[in-house]
Amino acid sequence: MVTITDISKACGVSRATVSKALNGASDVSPETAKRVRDTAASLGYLPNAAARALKMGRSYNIGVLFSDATGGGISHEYFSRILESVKAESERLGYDITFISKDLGRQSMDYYEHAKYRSCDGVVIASADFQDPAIIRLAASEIPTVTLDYSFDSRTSILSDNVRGVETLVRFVYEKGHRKIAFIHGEMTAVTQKRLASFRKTCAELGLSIPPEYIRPAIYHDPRSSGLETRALLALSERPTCIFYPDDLSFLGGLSELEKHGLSVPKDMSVVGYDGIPLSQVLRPRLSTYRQGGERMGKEAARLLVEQIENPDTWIPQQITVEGELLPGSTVSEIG
Amino acid sequence: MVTITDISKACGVSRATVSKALNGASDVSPETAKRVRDTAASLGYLPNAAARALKMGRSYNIGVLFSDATGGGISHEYFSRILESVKAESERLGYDITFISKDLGRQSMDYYEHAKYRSCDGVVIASADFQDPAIIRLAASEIPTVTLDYSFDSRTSILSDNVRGVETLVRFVYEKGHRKIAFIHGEMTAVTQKRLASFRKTCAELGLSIPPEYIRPAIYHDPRSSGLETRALLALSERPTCIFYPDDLSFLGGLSELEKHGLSVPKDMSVVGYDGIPLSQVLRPRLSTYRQGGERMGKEAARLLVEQIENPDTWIPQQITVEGELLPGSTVSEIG
DNA sequence: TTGTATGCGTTATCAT
DNA sequence: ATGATAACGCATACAA
Repeated sequence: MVTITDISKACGVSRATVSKALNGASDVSPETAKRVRDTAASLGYLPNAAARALKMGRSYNIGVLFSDATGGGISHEYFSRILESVKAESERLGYDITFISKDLGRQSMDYYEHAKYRSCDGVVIASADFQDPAIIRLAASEIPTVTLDYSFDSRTSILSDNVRGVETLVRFVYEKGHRKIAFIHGEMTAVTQKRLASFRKTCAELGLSIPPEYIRPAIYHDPRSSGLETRALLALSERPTCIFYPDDLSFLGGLSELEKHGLSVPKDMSVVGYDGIPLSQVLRPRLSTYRQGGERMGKEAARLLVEQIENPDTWIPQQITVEGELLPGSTVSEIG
Repeated sequence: MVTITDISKACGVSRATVSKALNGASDVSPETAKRVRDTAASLGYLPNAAARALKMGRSYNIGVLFSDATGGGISHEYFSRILESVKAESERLGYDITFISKDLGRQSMDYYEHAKYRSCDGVVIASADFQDPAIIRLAASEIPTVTLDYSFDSRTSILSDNVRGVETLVRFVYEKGHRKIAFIHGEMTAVTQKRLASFRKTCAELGLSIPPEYIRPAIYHDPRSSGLETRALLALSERPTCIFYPDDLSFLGGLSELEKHGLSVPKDMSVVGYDGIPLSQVLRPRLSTYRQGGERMGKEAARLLVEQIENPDTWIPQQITVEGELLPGSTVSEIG
């Protein structure tokens, strides 16, 4: 490994001068600076991140927390999209990314400890169970954080506009003539509560009274459970004309159940999804859904986190809401 | 930040002793060891990974390289599954994961330099363009590596059994009576070459002669391109009875094209996919496909990499092939 | 403009 | 069994 000491010897200057030259300090002559840089390059010098972190108390390393509370964090389209864009933006800003988890090896650390152990300059928290004391501890710590889809008091967060998303979808199907709308939702997370509240509120605003049995709990990304709820809806004496699914993937579970009953989409039953994953637009008919702005969310998360890291004292926590967009698709029919 | 110095003061022993006690050295009395450990715990001590890495020349950090050659590395099911299991296994073994990329900030590093800069103890290379000189440099370096789905000479690799996978599928459809089999493949990577060769070989073994126009190039994970090739196949005077798609997602592009022609699957056309992503088994009809052993591949990759890291001199490079499994589904019909 | 000295937190060597 | 000391690679305050 070639170090600044090697360069200093090769150049006949002190290590301090080499360090300065390499970091573009002003108090070093242009000639020596160039000479140092050239020999550094020719020697194949690489700074040592560990040494730098130790000395400066800054690691240029961002922790990413994708807990698998809801099962298989990364592998869900929405989260992998976010991860991808957090990664891209962080790298653009000169930061590396490290996964933060509990239990590293036989050590049992919580998230905060793990982040400290790796001297993460900040952490992006996504896909987490925000009731988990370990998450709360991290978010309440001195480590800069940005949370996705949940906002802790006085902390920075990036929120997908769930309220607007559901409202948009409800109004969309309403305008197509639907009045009997069923809502299958995922586990009761903060996100789910917002979506459900928005559903109820928008329906109320539109003068729709939704019978309680139209609102049904299922599990995100689990086609089976949404299939079962679909079956239950079809068994009602008064069937809905349109079904909201917790997400695009769950819709597929509903679809196969509908087909079993000989119902075709959207002729006999209208449906909408949520997320707008690429798959949804490849299906025929194209799924009517709401595309969350995952890329923008990830990018903003990284941007704000770095800003917070680099300006700790002037930083003002903010909540940014990223709007998505309606993908009209063709799984909602015009009726009555 | 609480350091071993703090502990040494609180305990009235030297820093050296604290270090030994914490690392379970044998030359420290059980009593002191316990006392040190207890005060460490009560003070909330955490080791500093950077200092440790600097001193020991080991970072307990594994680099993961998901270059986006084919576009959006992580976000493809197959790769996110692998990533997830690499992550899980690495953490189990006490290693953290850091993404390796080119161009960190305004610095322009290649992969090797990036890995060095972060003192990665080893690197898992996946989803990469293995012709890229930067990849080749990394794989040829002194840094322990494990590649996925490609094997460099004298290096360790984990291979999905593409040959067997395609052969299994061909024999599967053959036994259902199909003789006119078309093969739409992805970009000409090493993986694709293996699959294509296996297709040709198996067909030959079965005495099938496949006309050249049955073999068509498309793009992985791009339903559109597979849709176009499907259209081309349907335009042939002698249509195939079964179409192989590059992957499960691409099949959807074919499906919509088939539906446009009023053909239904599998009644009028049989199809098979590749990958066995969860989606494929949720669709109706269930897609006939071959499920690659992504989880096992990721787990093995992490395991072998760590083994190699921890036994550098006794290490013998190995190529492990992970078999997948046929998911019969119901998109291949019995014919004549 | 350049160099000297010091310390970041840890582990390893060698005395005691 | 314990401790003093040095060293890992780097950046900085300060002296020259």
